[in-house]
Amino acid sequence: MSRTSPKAALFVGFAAVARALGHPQRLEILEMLAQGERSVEALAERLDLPVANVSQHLRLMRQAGLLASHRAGKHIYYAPSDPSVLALTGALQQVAERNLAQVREVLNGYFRKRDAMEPVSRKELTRRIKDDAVVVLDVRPADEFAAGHLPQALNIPLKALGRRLREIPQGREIVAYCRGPYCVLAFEAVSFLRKHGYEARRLDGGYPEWQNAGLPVLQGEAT
Amino acid sequence: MSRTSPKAALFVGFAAVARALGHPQRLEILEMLAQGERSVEALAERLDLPVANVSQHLRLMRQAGLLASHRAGKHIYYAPSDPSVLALTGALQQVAERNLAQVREVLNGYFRKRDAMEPVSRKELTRRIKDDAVVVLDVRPADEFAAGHLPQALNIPLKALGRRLREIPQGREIVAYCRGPYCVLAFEAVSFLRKHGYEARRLDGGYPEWQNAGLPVLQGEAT
DNA sequence: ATCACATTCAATGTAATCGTTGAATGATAT
DNA sequence: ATATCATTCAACGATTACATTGAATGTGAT
Repeated sequence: MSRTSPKAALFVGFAAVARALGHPQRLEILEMLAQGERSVEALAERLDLPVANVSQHLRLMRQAGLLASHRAGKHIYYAPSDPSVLALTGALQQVAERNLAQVREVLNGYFRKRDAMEPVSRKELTRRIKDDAVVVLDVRPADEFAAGHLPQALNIPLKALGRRLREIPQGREIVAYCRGPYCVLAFEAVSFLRKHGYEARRLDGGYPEWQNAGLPVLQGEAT
Repeated sequence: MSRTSPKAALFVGFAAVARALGHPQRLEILEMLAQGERSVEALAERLDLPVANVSQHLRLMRQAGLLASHRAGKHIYYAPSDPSVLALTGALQQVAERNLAQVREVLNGYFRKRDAMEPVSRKELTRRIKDDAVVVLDVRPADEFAAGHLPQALNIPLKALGRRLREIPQGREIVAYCRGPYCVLAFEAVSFLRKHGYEARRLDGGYPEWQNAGLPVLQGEAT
């Protein structure tokens, strides 16, 4: 039996966590789960992947300590095991954003609007919610909204925005948000709303970042 | 030609960074480089690995944006490309520490002393250095000390501590540090010093953490 | 108990990663 | 130029990761 140094054992553990993050679809799963816990089936459907495949990815991430799961009836629900997991994905994204040319290109290209649409900070939004000076618009799908959302938020999924414009109260600026910094829904919502004469901006970060900052949320049921 | 969504392209980039961290020896290399830049050869010797192997790992991490390199004479020196890289490894370690049983076991076992030896915070050490109330002891190898160290630090590598005890001034508490939270040198130094009647404690975190906190350091030449 | 269903497991082929070897590159020194 | 040295590259087998398929497990409903 081989005797490995304690330090080496630690690094093997660290590497296992990193490897569990080393697959695009697993990162996508993690982004979904940051919105709130979900069943295997619901994830598979949302991401359009075979159930067995998603199950494998989930098992791997659970073994690496990234996810926790619990059973409720027939379904097994997965969620990030810890706020530190979101800190980790955030740090990962920041390194890539700062040092990977291919990532910076995409951000300066498709997400170029980042600069054009100066986002609203969480602090500012908190203040303006208190003053009742904004309409908070959640453009994620209904099930994600149901799992948890900002207080006073109105949910109109991006796909339905066109035919449900009349539901938006007039006279106040709209602040749209979705899943996070790399979710395009809020970008497109703001762009669409402006084209239709509304005054609209994007929240800096999405629902998970808001929640992780310790700000108030309304939580509901998972899918 | 296949048209991938911009978001998918981002996640591919993020995953590439994570994969580059997903190998124990690469994490060890990264820990070394956090002490200061080093040449391929110096790394290979220190880690006792074939040069070509280290070169491969370095190339991979450079392509993932984790490392930057520059040539000076015959040697090529590598270093973390950004402070965000250290933030990332820190986040990785925290997730593993909190959620991976195998990692917690090692920490509670071999590193159990963590609790027994209440470490000195950076803030406290800063204050006590100003009051000249401590001996700061750097127990890393001489070349790492040369690349950068705490102000007023005395360098006695752990291996030499036994025969160089007389160099340590009397009458003040000793605060020892080394490479970081998972480096055993400072633990063993404190243990050894106490056994020989000295009053000694460990700094919380090592040299990279001190430097990364924006505290003053003395920097020198790389190997 | 039997059935339906969600999830996981086992097995398979394919692709990617890893470490090693020896040759190629790029820079300095003579 | 030539020699020397540090580093990288190319190629090879060995191992591991991946997606898919179909069977097995475990739970709730009939």
